[in-house]
Amino acid sequence: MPDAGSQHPDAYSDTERQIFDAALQEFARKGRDGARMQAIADAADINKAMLHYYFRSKERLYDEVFAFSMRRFMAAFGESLGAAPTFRETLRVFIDGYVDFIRDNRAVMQLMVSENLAGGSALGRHLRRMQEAEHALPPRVLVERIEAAVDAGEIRPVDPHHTVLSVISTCLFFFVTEPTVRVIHPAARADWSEFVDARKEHLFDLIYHGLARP
Amino acid sequence: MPDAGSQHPDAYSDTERQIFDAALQEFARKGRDGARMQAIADAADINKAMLHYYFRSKERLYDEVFAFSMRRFMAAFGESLGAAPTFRETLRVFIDGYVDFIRDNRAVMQLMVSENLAGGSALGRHLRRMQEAEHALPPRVLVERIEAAVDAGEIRPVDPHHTVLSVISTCLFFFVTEPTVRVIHPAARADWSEFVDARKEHLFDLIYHGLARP
DNA sequence: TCGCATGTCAACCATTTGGTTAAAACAAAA
DNA sequence: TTTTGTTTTAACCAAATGGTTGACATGCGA
Repeated sequence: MPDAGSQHPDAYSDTERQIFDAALQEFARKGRDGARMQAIADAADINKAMLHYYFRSKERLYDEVFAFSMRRFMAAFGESLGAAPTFRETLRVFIDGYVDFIRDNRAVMQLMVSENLAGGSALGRHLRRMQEAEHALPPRVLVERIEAAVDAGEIRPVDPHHTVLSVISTCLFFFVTEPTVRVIHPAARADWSEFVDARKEHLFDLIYHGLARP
Repeated sequence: MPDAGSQHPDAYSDTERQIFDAALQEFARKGRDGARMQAIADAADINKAMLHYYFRSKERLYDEVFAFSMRRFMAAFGESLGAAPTFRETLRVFIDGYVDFIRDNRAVMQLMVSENLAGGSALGRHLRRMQEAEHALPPRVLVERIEAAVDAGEIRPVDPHHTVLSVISTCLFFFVTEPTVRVIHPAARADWSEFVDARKEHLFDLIYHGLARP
């Protein structure tokens, strides 16, 4: 499973990478405030002082991890969207690529969710900055594909914004609640990876039929 | 908006209720570890010592808040599911009721998500206990309705477990990521409540067409 | 070899955090 | 009024937490 776009900022040294990974994991699980610097240091197998040597403070460390993760998360939209002839194929490819991305980068998504739970102040700041810089956010590309498919009469006339939100919801939510899903869903408990693949099928089937012309 | 099932355990005094509410809010936003006892005390407008007078420790407070919230959350499935003649109506009523429940109890859902992010150890414990006691978890009722609708030929032959998970995903996820949605989605920014209602329509439309026979 | 920049660490510090205590209000029965 | 039990509070404490420091290592060009 090769990464599209590296896991860490390019200029990082080995130590910085270790710290970054450990911090991402810890922030993703415990949230900005719940995370413990000592826990990050332990997971990165370095002295706590190193954290402050490389990333001044907890706040700065969080900011760096969050900013990079958000760029990565946003970039995933475009990367998951190949050039397919039909909308049907476009949807299939997107679900496949996007779900794979989350499977390989669960912590990134957890961090995004965690920020939302906490009120999303950092998130709002970064989003607005992105919006100003690029004039529109990445999910836009998906919105446009759906608009085009509607215009071409390939699918029913649906609200593209709502539809995109629904697609993302279904692709992400079962990862968010993975522990619950593992307990409740027999198939997920037995083999998570297989379950994820089955879920791709189901999602495509459900959403495609939900959009297709009668 | 009347509550089906009270917001707090019945036997609570006024002070306990204040504490419970404040704790739920704080735990929902910051997570089990990120939450601060002082912040809960401040929000409940009481002395910090009262927290320990009524709920011994942070751990016990969290357990009590979590256990009650989870029962409430699970009960919402059944409560949102009226007795409708067709599956079409059943789906409509469920989405409507369930989304309303989350709108009125966002913190409860946030707490569930937060637990999942953190690994869901408390969640797993409680779920398993419920499973043993009741032989099946509440989402079961929805699964059964879908199975019945499939058997009756009212909808396409879909996997009911996957379908339920998809319905729940779409009903919950936009609440989970409300801060993000508010920034990205123009309509949500303007009037959230109206957006939620529009979303109910969209979700019903998308999912019903996704399930209906061609 | 020396000097200097970069990394690394144990020990330390100030503040915050969960939690306790002993005394004071308060209320209702005796 | 006295007594008895509950509720509330300010002051306090030990441990944990984010953050600092000064010494020590390591590599490398001069």
